[in-house]
Amino acid sequence: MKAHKYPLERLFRALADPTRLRLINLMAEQEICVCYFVEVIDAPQPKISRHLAYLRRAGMVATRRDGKWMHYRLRIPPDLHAASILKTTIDALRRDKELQHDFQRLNKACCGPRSLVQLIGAPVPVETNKQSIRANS
Amino acid sequence: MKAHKYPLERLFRALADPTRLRLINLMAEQEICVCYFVEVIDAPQPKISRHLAYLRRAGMVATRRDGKWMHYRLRIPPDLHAASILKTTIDALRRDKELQHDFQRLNKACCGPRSLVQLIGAPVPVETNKQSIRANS
DNA sequence: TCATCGTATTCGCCTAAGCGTATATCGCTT
DNA sequence: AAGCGATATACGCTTAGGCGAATACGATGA
Repeated sequence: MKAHKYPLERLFRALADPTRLRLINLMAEQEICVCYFVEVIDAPQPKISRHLAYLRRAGMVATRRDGKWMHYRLRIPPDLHAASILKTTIDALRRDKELQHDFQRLNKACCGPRSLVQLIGAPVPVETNKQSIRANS
Repeated sequence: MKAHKYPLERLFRALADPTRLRLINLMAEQEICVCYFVEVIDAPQPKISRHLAYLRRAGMVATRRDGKWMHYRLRIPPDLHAASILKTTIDALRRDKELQHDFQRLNKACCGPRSLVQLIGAPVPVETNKQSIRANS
């Protein structure tokens, strides 16, 4: 990742990709396992991992290893303006039809109240993001 | 400009460049003539014009011709979330040392209360942005 | 230790978009 | 119309970063 002249530039670059916006939308409420990203977004696994790695290098996500599984969660940016921008972004994403659909697929795949099917053996997400990105409204 | 999957993506791409952030910072309060951008940012004029053209294609600025001079002003995005993000961005930019320095140079070059020198013949900016980006706090 | 599963990285290719340089366009003035 | 100043665009080059395919890595369990 290039060294950026202004801190906001790094944030905007991280947000300037449709796949990463979908990932961020899915992580808004809770940490999510990579296997669910692959399931919900229905993209090749290396593509998902590469975008998650980009977000990690940009400091926007934290990870937690759980055996073979890797969980990603959003990090609240320390800068107040950046945090505000991220929060507004997530609010906007939630109004998008297709991204709502992603959420429904996430629920069906694993963990929501409407969960019907479940990936065999995959870990159910837990709320470890002590300060949820959506909690400080 | 590529067709983007989500409207926010276009906004973030437009904001993901240091020169464009400087331009936006300078336009925050009032419309600005291209010649002042060149003067303040101290970059080759084609570079300035190319970035302004990018912002125009992204729908983020409007233009006004005044004889030989072209004035650019920020447009408030119609989407409320996008408008909020832009406003927060501008607030953040105003806290940056170097961008404050840009503002001081703008004042010295043409139009501020501390204006000492003035480019010969160049038009003084006027507040034509009916809804200033900073007015709706 | 070896196989397997989940995840990460590498490789080669391709496109968006940045840059400086040169040139075109546009409006004004004479 | 010709010339000039202000701005915009075209050209060629370079780089960041997206992609699919292949492969490497790391943890678990046999």
